[in-house]
Amino acid sequence: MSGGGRSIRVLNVAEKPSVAKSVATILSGNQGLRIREGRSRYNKIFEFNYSINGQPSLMLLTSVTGHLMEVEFEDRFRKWHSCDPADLFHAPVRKFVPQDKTDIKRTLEEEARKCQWLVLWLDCDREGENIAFEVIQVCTAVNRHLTIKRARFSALIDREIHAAAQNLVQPNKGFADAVDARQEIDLRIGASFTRFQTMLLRDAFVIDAATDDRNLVLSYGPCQFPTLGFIVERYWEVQSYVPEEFWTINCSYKSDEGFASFSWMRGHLFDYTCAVVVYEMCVQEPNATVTKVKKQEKLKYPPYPLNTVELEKRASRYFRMSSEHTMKVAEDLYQAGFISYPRTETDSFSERTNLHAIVLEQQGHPVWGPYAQRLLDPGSGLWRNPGNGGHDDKAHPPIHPTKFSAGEAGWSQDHLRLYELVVRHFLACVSQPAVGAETTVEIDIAGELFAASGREIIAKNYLDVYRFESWGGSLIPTYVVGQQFVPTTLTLDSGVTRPPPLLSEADLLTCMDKEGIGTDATMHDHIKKLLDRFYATKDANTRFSPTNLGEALVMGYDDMGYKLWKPYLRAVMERDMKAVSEGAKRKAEVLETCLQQMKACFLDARLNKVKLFEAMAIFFERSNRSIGDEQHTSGEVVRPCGLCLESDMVLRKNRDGNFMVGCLGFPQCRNVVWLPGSVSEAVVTTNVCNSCNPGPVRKIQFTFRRLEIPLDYNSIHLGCIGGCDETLRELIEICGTGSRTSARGRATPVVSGSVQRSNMRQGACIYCHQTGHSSSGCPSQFSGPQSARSRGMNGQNNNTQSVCIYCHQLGHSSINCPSQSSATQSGELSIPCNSCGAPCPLRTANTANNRGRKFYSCQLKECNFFVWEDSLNSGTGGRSIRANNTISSSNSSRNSGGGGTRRVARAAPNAASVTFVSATGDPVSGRRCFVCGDPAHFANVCPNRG
DNA sequence: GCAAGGTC
Repeated sequence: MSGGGRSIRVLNVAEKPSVAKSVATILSGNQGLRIREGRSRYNKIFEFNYSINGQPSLMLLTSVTGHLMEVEFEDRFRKWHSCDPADLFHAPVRKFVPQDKTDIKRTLEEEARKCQWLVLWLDCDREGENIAFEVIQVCTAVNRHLTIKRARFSALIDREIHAAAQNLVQPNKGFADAVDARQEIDLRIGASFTRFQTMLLRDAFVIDAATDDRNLVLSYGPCQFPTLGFIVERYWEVQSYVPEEFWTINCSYKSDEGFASFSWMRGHLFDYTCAVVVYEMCVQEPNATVTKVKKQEKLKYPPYPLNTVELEKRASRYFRMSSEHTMKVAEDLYQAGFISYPRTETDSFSERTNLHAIVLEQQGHPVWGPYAQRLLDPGSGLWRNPGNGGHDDKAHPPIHPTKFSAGEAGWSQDHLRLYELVVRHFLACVSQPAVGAETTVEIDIAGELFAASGREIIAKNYLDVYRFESWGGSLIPTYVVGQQFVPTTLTLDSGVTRPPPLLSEADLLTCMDKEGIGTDATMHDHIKKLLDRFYATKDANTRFSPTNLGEALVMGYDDMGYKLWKPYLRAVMERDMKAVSEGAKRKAEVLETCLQQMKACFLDARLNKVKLFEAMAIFFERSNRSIGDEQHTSGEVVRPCGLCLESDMVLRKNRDGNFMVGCLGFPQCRNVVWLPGSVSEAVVTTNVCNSCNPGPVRKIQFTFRRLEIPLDYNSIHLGCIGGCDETLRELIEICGTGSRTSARGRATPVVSGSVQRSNMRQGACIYCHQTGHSSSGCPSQFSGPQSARSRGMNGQNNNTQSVCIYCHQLGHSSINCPSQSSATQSGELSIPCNSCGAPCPLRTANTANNRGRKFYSCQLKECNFFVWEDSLNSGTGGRSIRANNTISSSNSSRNSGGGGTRRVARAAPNAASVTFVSATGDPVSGRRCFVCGDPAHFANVCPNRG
């Protein structure tokens, strides 16, 4: 059937086959819907008649499968040794349809030729908009007269889809541009750093990863490295953790009515003497008086509707499934029609979703069917409209069951589990919260307050079906205000603080989600990549540790002062992408700025590669294979170095095959002359230049690649690198140098002596933007950034700094950027440290919860004294910072854990746990001072208290 | 042999 009459042919393209099918079914009302094959076996073509704003149309609806195109370097830059990795920041890239997508491209071309309109039904996000423009490019290449329209829809439901078809808009170039920029930046950064660090380190060390070293790729990526950074950072936190002993008073009371355990409302004290003094007061007057009884109803709410990250986190927590495996299983269930689309950010249901129908389907299940029935019974009062998690990707609903199953023949245990999780989660979402009655009792013993609480679950509600969650609690006896009793036990107990645990897979996903690393569809890929690259390992409890290789790489960059392993770079990129999508910045502008900074960062990292070597050397043996590092191979002497005046400069060839003349004093002296990239051979001769100083400067016989130099230059040339050689200088201008400068010669050749002065095309210093000196010799750069890692090495030899990657300003290193600081220092106000006596400057917090709040913190790195200014004023005093300490509940020996020397020095013997038993023991006789052990006095008057 | 993003 053809359009006929005034009917037009409209080519509609969706992002994936499933959406094409849904849209076709909805628009056609399932009437007269025809399906035919396209060139690709996955992407069918649906045909039906439809009227767009009264315009009769023959609709052809097909799909792509995600991106139709890829970005790659032009062929001559694709081989690893084809160019200096630094050139990849400017090497030409192209966007093309890869081989495995050509069948889809052909379908689009064939259909587009016969159509008048092209309507884009891609997902309504930035990537979708970019794919839309890929489709436009392919279709308009064969039919320039196409009218282009964009359908905007937020859910695959009738009203939305019809409304989208009747209100077609124009595609948004800003969104697509943002993705183009992101793709190009990711490619350039990833490829350059990956090639650089792989070629630098792989052959230089014996890396005992479970693969052939030669095949090992030490990849760098703007998502994988911050993910590794999260793991390493927590690992370092655990490694450097110093356990600290604390003291607490516990009290219990057992009567005919039952048992209650009271805990000290001060929590715990790190000062043994203080704890003992208070404890003695309690022991002397052990009578407890009930001061407060509070009863209240507490609700425990069901989770929000399920999105991808939550699905991955919960499957990891409940079943210990890896996020990657979870997504594979979820994809299977989705393909077979049992669950909805598994890659979604959305955690709230549209009002128009028929939630009852989804529950209805589950009524027949032998295990949770009865619960589904209760939900649908209005008399049960169990139903509740689901909560709104606040995220909506406007493309997909939360993950929910779409077809009933009591288990299928081909399902593995994990398919069963995941389907069960999706169903139970959905049923929980539409259920009432659990209801509990909580009782809190406070007692006073000698002026010290203690509290006990109990909980009784009144209605389990959603917990009946969501077996993965529980709500613990026990009952306590009834107390009344004013009631008095003598505790059954009153103990002074010690414990030690413990480090936070290593990151679990769920923790890692939380970090990534919070910092915007990856997308819901790719986060599991980044985690898997770390395992595949031998950067990290996962233990049986799904906890991640870095491998030596992962730790060494992060340590190396950290020692350089670069936070390439932190999420900030991605965050800055994301902000720029947003600016492009909103039209606030142009794509070209963002690309240029970002790549320029990253290139400066790359060059600087390369200058500081000794840091990477040092970090690797901590963990790995040096290899006797060729080390592949141009600074470590010796060469023939060309001249004495005019910069350090100590060492000779020698001719060398780096791994990329490019020639340079570098100072043997590296890394102390970084003087180097890069030679034209077109040199194929260079030999030092005995011929000495008559004019260049300091001499003697021996001339070099160059052979240039004929095709890479202009015709009027000889391919053989006896040249001088001292600065007098016009020909050499011209060829550097024309061809660029082989390394550290782009082919267009825009970056900074690092030259010395008269070459430096005579080379008018020399780029500006990357630090101060002046000409006349090399970047590595910039006078503004001699106070280097310090290591950010608390257990890190010192910052020797770190005398470089570049444009700050965060605020784009000069004058400070990235790690000292005020925009990134967790706190800013104000004025000269300071107080002496309570702990060590050093000054504690007044600072202003910049964290989410305490922004603007003032605090003092000790300036000594080793000392962690910290106090809020307002708590000082209110007299509550200071304490040491301890992040995420968890408290051991068991008693322990005073000397365990190795922490808290200050307290150990004052410790009394055998004081690990002091017990007063009111029913049997004599509370006074046999007692002695807990500080010095003297029975003649109590600790509060002990002369040895210090 | 390199990234991250779609999706099959």
